[in-house]
Amino acid sequence: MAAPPGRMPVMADVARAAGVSHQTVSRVLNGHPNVRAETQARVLAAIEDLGYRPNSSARALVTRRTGVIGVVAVDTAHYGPARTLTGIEHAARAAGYYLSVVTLTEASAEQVRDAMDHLARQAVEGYVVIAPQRSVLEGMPEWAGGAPVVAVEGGEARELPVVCVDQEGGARAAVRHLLGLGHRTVGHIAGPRDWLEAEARVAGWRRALEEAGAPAAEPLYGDWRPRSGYELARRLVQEGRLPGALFVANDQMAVGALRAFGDAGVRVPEDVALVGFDDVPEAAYYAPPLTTVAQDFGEVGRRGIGVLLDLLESGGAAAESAAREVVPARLVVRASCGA
Amino acid sequence: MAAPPGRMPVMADVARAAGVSHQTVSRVLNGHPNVRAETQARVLAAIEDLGYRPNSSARALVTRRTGVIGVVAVDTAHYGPARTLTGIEHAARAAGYYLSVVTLTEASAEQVRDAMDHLARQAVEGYVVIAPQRSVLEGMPEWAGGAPVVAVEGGEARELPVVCVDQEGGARAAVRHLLGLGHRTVGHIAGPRDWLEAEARVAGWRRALEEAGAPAAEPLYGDWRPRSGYELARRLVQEGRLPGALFVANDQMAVGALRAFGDAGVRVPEDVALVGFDDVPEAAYYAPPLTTVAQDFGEVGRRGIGVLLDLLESGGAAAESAAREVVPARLVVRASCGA
DNA sequence: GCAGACATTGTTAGCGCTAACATAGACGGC
DNA sequence: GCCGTCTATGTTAGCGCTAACAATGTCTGC
Repeated sequence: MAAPPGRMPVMADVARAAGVSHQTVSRVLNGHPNVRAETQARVLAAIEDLGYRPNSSARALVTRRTGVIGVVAVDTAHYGPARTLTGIEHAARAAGYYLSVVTLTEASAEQVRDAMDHLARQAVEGYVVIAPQRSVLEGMPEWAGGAPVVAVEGGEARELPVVCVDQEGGARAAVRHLLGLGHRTVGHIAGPRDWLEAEARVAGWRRALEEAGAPAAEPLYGDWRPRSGYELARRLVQEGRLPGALFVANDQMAVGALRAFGDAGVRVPEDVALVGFDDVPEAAYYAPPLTTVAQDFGEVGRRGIGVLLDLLESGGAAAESAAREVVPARLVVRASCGA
Repeated sequence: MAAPPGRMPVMADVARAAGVSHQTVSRVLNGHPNVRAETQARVLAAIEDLGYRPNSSARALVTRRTGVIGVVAVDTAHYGPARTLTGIEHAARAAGYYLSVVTLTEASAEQVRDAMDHLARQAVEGYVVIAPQRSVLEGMPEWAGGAPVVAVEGGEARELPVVCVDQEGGARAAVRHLLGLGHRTVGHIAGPRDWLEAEARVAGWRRALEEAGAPAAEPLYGDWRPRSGYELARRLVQEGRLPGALFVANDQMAVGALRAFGDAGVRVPEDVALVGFDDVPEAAYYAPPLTTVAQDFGEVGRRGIGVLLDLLESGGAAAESAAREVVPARLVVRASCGA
């Protein structure tokens, strides 16, 4: 690299060094045809030599494309959303886009609007919103200033392109598995009512019971955290309402439940068969190892970006169809369900 | 909002609507003094009316400031880095910056360089690198194209501004607590050798033992994952080398260890007192509840951005001092250590 | 009532890049 | 050998914004 003359080199400097016009440099940079191989080599050498870097702002100004995708994520210690974000990032970068991220402290429609506003100021070309909650989904415009929006993890959303995991199918598989083991019915500790995933898991649980003609008690609603799983499970035991099988809406609450059962002398799986959801890395090492439902978050992120890029390329024509991609969930059987 | 005439309104449109020059619009937008209140109101009304949004590329082109901070994160299911990222995001947004994120699939120096290159192309003003591993730290230039770099979670780094948790202090507190309970020595299951945090925890463990004049067996090295905790703990039991107290370098491996002990009929805390590290949300609900060391990741993120912004404002003058901020860790005593 | 300071607004000139058009030479067919 | 076509390159004109300077008024003190 040549020592810069006090400021960053610009295209004109490269042009001068290579003995061509700045336009030819631009052509080389953008892979235009009709540049002599020898000229191209000279330009590339000059670029290398000067340590030239194209100015993205100048390019964006004239092309009207920033190459940035905005992501709205929820600030959460939850396993899923965090993994989804990295899936999105990899897919976006592979496609040559930059990623601008905003996280929400609270899932209110207002915060979603603020977040998208922040991203709009940066002139992002499109949005991916990780929207596991109804309130997030509702705060979301469909086209934010002409830029397309894709919801991820946003259950059965509005007329909006959505990519999500088949929560209902996963829940159904879990409950059917428990019923198949001979349980008369299966109880349910659900996630918070506002969460679409929680709702879909309730629906899957209910559907599996209905299909089997099994009775369904009202589910108990927790908040995803271990504490609520602990308390709700303890309540079931104390009130003598503990079913022979229990489907808990996520692994964290399932851990809480395990603990409550341990404290109360209720054996898992002998006295109660337990199934969780998420397949966190620890799940296989709980006592007993937790049967659970695994989700492919990386795939969700990839498809989310895929749908967005399609929309971007088609100029929104594809939005008519309101793509709805469903990634399958997978039951992982371990000891906690008794087989 | 008035219907746009087919294209996004620009500053000149606002100026026309408000009956002023575009420069006056610019002044209003940038909060310059010397604009009559009445004029300002007219301009703001026109902006609102037209739904005008300043073009960030054009502004960046002339000011040479993009307002973007680049973050290099590691792609990981680990609890800490994910939380740190959201801490960084909140602090950056509060300061009026945008955040561009790149995640690494693998912590190699090459990937770090690629990531920073990607961000440089976007003309970020500064970098925050979440660098829990030595290889990440080493792949990191100090000033990337004139932009300052701050390492976060990067243990005892090079002459680079660093913000990290007092891993050594946390480990030391944990081990001292165990020794204080009457144990002759404390064993250690460590994290991977390449990880600075793992190294610091080993150092803290060793130091506490030395200070107490207690013997130190060689630590066993895991990979942070539950499985390795399980296998190493099992090995200790099988080989009859299990100490009365064990410090495990993170909660995930501690869960694996708990499971191994359960399988082998080793009681916690009666036969072995156990302490983990991280304080994941589940820790209080393991059987027995896990004594562990909590880290304030949000604070780490905030301080990381704080240091970077200082550097940005001072034009790097502050880099001389190579800031090194240490966030304290906190021992959380639960049942697994026996008191 | 007038100089000088100050407040308010307008005008001009780029920032670094790409798109569109202009130009000049090379080539091939008849 | 001349014209049309194609290839390789240069020239010009902005993209939308801010900084610098210029040009007005407005007010103060004496």
